[in-house]
Amino acid sequence: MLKIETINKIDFEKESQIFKALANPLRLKMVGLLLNDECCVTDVTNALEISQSTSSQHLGILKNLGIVYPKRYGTKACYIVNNPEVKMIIQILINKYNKNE
Amino acid sequence: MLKIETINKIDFEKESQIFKALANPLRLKMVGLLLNDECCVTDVTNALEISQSTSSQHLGILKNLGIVYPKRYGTKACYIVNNPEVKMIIQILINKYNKNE
DNA sequence: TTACAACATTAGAATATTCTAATATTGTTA
DNA sequence: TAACAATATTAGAATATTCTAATGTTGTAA
Repeated sequence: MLKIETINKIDFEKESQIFKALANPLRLKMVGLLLNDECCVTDVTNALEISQSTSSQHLGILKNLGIVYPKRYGTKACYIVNNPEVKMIIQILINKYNKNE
Repeated sequence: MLKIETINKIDFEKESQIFKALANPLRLKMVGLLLNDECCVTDVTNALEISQSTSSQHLGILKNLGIVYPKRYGTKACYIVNNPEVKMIIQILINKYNKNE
């Protein structure tokens, strides 16, 4: 049985923001794509078949919430997931869909 | 290194719905409250200090997504979390905020 | 320095979410 | 059955999200 203090330590306001970031199918795909491999905006744009602006805006949301961060190579911005909790959460999904392997 | 097929098995459209459910501070608190103990609508309403209608509507959203389910006792509806992935996700948050114990 | 490629930003229309207020439904008890 | 308690549902206003289209910024190479 969990103690109420254990639950109440959680900053629900802040954590719900993280879930809001994952609450969009495009952003969730991006997080899957960038989980272990960095990928530049153009490649994300092509992989998800969306516009450059949409891609950049969604990556910006993920960046501002500390879920991904960019490395710069000339004009390129290559993003990768750098949030341990989000990595664990995606791993839960991976396990859910890959049980029988 | 993850294989692309491993990631692509995930139903991002469906899973983003789960995150949308958790993307609201009130609903996230509800999930914390109902993680291991069932609790009726009135008690949720009082615990979160919100209106009965708001409480019922948010619980309805969590119910429709298969995150909580109600047991009926007379006129009472007592909800509890019954989604293993969501339980694991909340556990990640609990661990994050209770590292030094 | 000019031209281009890559990325970021902005404005705004379309859509979705979330609350309040009011009302409906259902089970229990007098 | 009538009254009540508990919960659910509805309508709609306020707010937030998400896309497109256009434009701005920055680094590189001719």
